Amino acid sequence: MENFLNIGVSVSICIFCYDEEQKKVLIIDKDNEPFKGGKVLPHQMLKPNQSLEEVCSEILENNIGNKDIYVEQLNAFGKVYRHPSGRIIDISFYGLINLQKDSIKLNKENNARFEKIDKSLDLVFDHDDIIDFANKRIKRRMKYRPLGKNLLPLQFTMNELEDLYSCFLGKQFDKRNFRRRILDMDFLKEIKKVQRNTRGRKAILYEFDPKKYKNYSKNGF
Amino acid sequence: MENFLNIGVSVSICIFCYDEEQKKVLIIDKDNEPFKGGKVLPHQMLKPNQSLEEVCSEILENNIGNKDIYVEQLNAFGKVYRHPSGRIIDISFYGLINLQKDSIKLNKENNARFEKIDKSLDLVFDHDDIIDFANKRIKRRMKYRPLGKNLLPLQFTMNELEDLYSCFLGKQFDKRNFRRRILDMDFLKEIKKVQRNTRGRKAILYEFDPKKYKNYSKNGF
DNA sequence: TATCTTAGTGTAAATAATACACTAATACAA
DNA sequence: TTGTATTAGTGTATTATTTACACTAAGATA
Repeated sequence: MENFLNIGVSVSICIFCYDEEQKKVLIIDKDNEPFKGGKVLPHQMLKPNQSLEEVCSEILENNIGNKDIYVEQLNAFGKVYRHPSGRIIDISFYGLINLQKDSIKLNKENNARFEKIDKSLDLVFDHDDIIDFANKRIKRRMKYRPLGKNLLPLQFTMNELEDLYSCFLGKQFDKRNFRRRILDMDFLKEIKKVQRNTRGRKAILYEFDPKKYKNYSKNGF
Repeated sequence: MENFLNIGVSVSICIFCYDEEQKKVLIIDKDNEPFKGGKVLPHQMLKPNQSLEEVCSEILENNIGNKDIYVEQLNAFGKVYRHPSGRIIDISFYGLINLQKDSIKLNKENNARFEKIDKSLDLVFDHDDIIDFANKRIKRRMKYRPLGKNLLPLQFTMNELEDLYSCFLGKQFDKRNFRRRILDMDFLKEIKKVQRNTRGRKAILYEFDPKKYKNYSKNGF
């Protein structure tokens, strides 16, 4: 009789933010063997009485000091030798945050930090694969669901939204066409205020319309 | 110190086929507790030295007598009490088969059979959720990748392909527009032969162009 | 050879996507 | 105060894609 229980389950999260006009992901330094000192995604072993949601909350709390971040499951990574110390299946998630809105306290113990992902990050385990997977998923998702609520401040300009889309999809948009398309999708509301502390003409500020955003986010366009 | 190993991992597969102009999924009867006699998806515990692909092959071999079926991962289902006998995380997959081409030998021991899924199947565990998830995934996937190679015989008519799409997407197509769109996508090749043993005008037979199909299947349209 | 059955075809209209360049508002410096 | 630099905002024509729609063609059989 095999011992089916000789397998561990870990959960890892790609936490993305949009900062300095760049897509960044939360990386920590590993403080124990194996791969001590290596760069990894925040992750943690699942406890037998813990739901996947609960371990995600714990990971978020431990690394960014805020557990109330919406995450979505990506994929189970299960190569037999992906973890050198034994058989560990990793179930990966991704989440999107805004550094201001979400009151983030980065864990200093493990040097939690956001790194931009335009280069090869060289994480240990198969965590580079997980980030690839997450990036592809987000790109595809952006095409039929709205994006930005979790990444941008409450109020933002159309140009900021366009920059975010450019950055996440890795391509340029035509200003006029972008605006038209976004406004046609009808998940923004124009508020009367206007941007401050900038040079040049002041931009109109927008917010996401919570109901419409939520609906499109769930059911797609 | 928690015992992180007190968790089991199972793998389950939604094996779909297209038979009698209907979408069907492989169901088996459970022959042991818990839920003895209940209807379930084929599934199996993952062994510590076994990859996810290997356990999928085993499940396929054990239930349809053919392990060489392409499967794709769906999702990890991990509610704490989803399995009454302990903590089991289920990693689900789906696969598509053709009853003729793939030389299927259904396991009689567990009453393996294909059931159509237009009604509520009432599976035990959370296997109804898994089928829902699989259906949604396939519907979405069909919009940007070709479908049919695994489900149809080698040679088929345009009407058969249209019926398959209608069935899997749950909507009717306009004949002319469907043909044009499919042919524009350019993954079919017209062969000189013509359908036999039918009333009315004989239909042109098509095959999938293996290279093009594979390419679109991987990279989308 | 008439009739039944299923396969196959083209075009016009509507909608969506793209390409493209100037004017408007404000801050700041001269 | 006026000029200049900076960023925001706008409209239209063209092209491509999607949709709607109804008859003819081929073969089988009575």
